[in-house]
Amino acid sequence: MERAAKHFRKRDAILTCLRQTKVHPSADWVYNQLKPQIPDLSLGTVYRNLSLFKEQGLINSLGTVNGVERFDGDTHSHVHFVCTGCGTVQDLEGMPNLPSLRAAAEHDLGSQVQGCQITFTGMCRECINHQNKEEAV
Amino acid sequence: MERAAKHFRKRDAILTCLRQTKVHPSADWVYNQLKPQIPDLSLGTVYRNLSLFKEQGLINSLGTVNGVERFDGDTHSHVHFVCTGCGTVQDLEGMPNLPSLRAAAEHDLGSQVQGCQITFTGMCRECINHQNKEEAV
DNA sequence: CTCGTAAACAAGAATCATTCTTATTTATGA
DNA sequence: TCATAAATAAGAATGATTCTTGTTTACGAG
Repeated sequence: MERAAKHFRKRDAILTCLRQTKVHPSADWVYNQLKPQIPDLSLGTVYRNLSLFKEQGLINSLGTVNGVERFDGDTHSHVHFVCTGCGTVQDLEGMPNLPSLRAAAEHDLGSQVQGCQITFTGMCRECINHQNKEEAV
Repeated sequence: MERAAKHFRKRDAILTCLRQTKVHPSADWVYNQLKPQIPDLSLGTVYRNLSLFKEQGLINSLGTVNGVERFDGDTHSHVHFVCTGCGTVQDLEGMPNLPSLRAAAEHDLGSQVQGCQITFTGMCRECINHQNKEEAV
């Protein structure tokens, strides 16, 4: 038998949810996503488990976008593009020189370096289009 | 006579304060720094002007550290190290390959890229020392 | 089986950084 | 002198996040 299947059902669901999506969600997004399947889920549980996963290194935080913290279930080293218009986050794959950048930081700081976060900001194509339409009117 | 010397005194003081420090301060830090010299300064004014400067590109935001937004009066392209223990931020100079990284992002995304933020996280030497002392006890 | 204990949790209160509202002051130009 | 607009203070409102309390659940020892 699975050990404690019911006891950890919510915790597992939160981690699985984060692992399966690419939207780099907020706590609230995860909550709304799972609520239909788990009607007695509470937002506090989502927050508690997300910060637990973060401590354990199972997930990463991207920092806040428009005042809301965003998470990433994909912990392999990669770069993000955040749209300042709609808050969408996308992964940028195949960026060059990440290892050498990190090596340079470690050279300066010794073994203190634990994490690295690289974020480009700007407007996504959709938001640019919306803007142009509005200006045309 | 200086035009509107008194009218913009607070705005100027806030920008000057940010330009002169290297601590990458929060709104609250700026407020407490200026309050002795400008007793009728209000925290709202600091927030309002910081977000104005940010819009105008006069300063940068580093995002939040421990739930508080941090600002940088130095807008030239550089990298940060944030201590997850005490929240201290330091600049990392002379990092290699920043231009090629940005070029790669622009290659992927076109002209959408407006900003780039590179942050390393970890424990600063002081916090590591404190930790070791506590563990020794 | 039946306590005792500890973890996971729901529900809602509390916190606190940030933003908003209102009224006041100041500069400017007709 | 008057009208107008920008800058501001003071404090209220907002909203994401954390904390508190009491309950449920799993599990091991007796």
